[in-house]
Amino acid sequence: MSKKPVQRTAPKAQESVAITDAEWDIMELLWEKAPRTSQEIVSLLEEGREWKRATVVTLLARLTAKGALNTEPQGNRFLYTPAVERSACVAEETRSFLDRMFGGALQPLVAHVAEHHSLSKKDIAELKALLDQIKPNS
Amino acid sequence: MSKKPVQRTAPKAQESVAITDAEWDIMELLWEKAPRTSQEIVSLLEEGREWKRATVVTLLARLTAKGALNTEPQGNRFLYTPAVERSACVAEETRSFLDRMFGGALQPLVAHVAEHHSLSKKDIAELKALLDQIKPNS
DNA sequence: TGCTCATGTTTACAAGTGTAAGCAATTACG
DNA sequence: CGTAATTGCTTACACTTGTAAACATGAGCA
Repeated sequence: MSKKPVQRTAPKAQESVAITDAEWDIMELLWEKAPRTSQEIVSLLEEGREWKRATVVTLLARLTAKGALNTEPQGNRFLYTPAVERSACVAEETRSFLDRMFGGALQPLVAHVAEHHSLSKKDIAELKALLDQIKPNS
Repeated sequence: MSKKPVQRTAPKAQESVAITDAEWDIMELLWEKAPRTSQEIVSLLEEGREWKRATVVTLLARLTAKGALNTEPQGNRFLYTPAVERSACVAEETRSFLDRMFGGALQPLVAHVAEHHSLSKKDIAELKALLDQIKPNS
């Protein structure tokens, strides 16, 4: 009885997966360009992060298992593709960060950054320009 | 040989302690008002978070051990006080969040929030007013 | 067809975290 | 003064996360 690469894609989750720090590095690569083979990802990360192949592969498996990646069998290997959008993940992280740190509002964060991380004149100008372009929702 | 409550305050760390999610809840209470006894904190959190006394006490101990809290013995109990400022912790979290999600810059975050979480006309006005008050550093 | 290489799977393991029971000692109360 | 209640300390345990070795199997080449 032969055994093709097993499709282990998650239960079905597609919305809002929790991505850990290490996993994030892999997702970034795939958000930037997909699909990719594990080989590509491994070689990119063996340098940048000094991870062993096994480490990268484990993370790919975990991401697939939790539904953050889709895999398409190709011979005995997979092509990996993000199953969640970067902006959705960022939105989730942002939401929880704002809630926890600043009661969910943006203003206090901006005030905080201005005070503690400092903004240049140029930053301020850019932000103002940005605000002018935003169309108010709600 | 009698045994007074042991002073287990951290090595000396005072700057930049990593505070976990659960611990954060305790710190909030102490940043809001300090010093407090464990009793106070326990009763506040038994409701809000449905934590058992033991849980709260463990977290207090961990926070003390890592230098996030100072303790002042009082009979057989302690008075707990934050050893780190909230704004310093927030600053650290903010820095790492901005780095990871938005390359360290504020503008993309604001843009993101505008798009994904939406801002009211009033929010935008407030932000503009805020920017006008900021004195550019650097 | 046999062997080596690449690739995914299983197992591992330490540190960190959430959550808490149980013990010891001290204080408070009858 | 003796007993109950309070409070901190020790220990525990499962789950997550970072990091990876060992293993099995299919693919490609000799």
